[in-house]
Amino acid sequence: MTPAAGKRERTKQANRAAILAAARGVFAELGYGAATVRDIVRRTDLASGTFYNYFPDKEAVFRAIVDETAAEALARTHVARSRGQTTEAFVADGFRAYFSFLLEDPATFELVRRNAGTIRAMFGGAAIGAGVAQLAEDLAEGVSAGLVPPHDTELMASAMVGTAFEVGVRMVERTGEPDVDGAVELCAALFLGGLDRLGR
Amino acid sequence: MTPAAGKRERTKQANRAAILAAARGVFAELGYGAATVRDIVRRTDLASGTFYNYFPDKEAVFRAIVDETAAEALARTHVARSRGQTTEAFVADGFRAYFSFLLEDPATFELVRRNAGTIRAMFGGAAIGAGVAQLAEDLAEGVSAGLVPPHDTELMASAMVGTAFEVGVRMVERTGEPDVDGAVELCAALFLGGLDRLGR
DNA sequence: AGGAAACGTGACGCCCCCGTCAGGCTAGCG
DNA sequence: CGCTAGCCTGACGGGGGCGTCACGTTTCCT
Repeated sequence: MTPAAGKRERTKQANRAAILAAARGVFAELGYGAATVRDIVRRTDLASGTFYNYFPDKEAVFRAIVDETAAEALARTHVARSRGQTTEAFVADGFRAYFSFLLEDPATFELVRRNAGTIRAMFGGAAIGAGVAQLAEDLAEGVSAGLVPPHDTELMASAMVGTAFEVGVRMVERTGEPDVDGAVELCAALFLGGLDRLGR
Repeated sequence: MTPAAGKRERTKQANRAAILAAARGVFAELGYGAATVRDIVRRTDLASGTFYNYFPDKEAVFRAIVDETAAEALARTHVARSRGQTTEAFVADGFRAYFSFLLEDPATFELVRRNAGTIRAMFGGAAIGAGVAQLAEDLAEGVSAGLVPPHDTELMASAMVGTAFEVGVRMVERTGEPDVDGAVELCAALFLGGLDRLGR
């Protein structure tokens, strides 16, 4: 990190980063279950033994990657949402932040898409759960602020997360330039209309 | 199938069924990637060699299972939707059928939840895609019939599928008796409100 | 400069999986 | 009843992953 760190330290950072990067690719392509430590090491200039100087096994790398990624995604959508002063902005900006994230970092998206089941099984509620929980909290705050009609915030959060994920996949899979605005518009309209109806 | 079939034939059906059942459990628990043919066989009274009289490899079993399951789920939700005469019924009945299916067959649900990423990677658009495609068609028909306002039916279908999946997971994970009605109500309100807003 | 500690290396032993196949058992037929 | 074809069996060779460790190299400190 510090630019003038000793060579020792710099190599360590580089190796760790190389392993994480390689692992991302492997997990995204093969899926966590089928991936092996060797698959990861092979995408690296390192020897197999070196891997174990950095992580005890493949689960540890996976956890490190997921932790990193979840923190990033969480922070982004949360910040985006908290800026909104109106219900419209609250909903639309959250979706926009998420979709932008997807497009900026397709490798991560692929990783999550491929391993969502494993992540759920391994973190059981945390990680994906954290995203939902965070959103549920944001929704609850929205309710207090009068931006959002009262309802089951937890289920609502699940609905939003599920929608965002699936629509995001679709958006990316479509040929041609991804239509973020179209996706945001649809999702926003959906939930604004839905919240409205739930308020009655 | 025919009750008075020869013993030879009956054993064959039984073995095939045993392998499929065991495989469901293994894939649900370990995930497709980490599962091995031996894991499957071990949950069976059969010898390892016997497996290969029925399926060439684990991918083949997996495909058989997914095909079966997808056809079932597809038929169910489609039938449920096509009975609806009003927009309300169209939307609510679809969700209800799906949630009921989840609760009736938790093992299958677990299987899908754990391996959604693999299914997507392996069938790439078919299977899960088929569900979305079918729904998109149903929606398009709804548009023709004036039940549903015109919009991007494909993205809309994705949103509904994503919502159903994620809300379903949440519903099942909650402690106590699963509240199907609550989930259906929320999803239905959401999409009815959303469709309404999109219509404007 | 010189020595020690830290780290990279890749071969090694152990384990398990894969798909096959020769041998044994039995259902079904004449 | 006896024979044959078809299925079940489990051992087997080949392959490959796992985590370790003794050795060589490099960095850093004095």
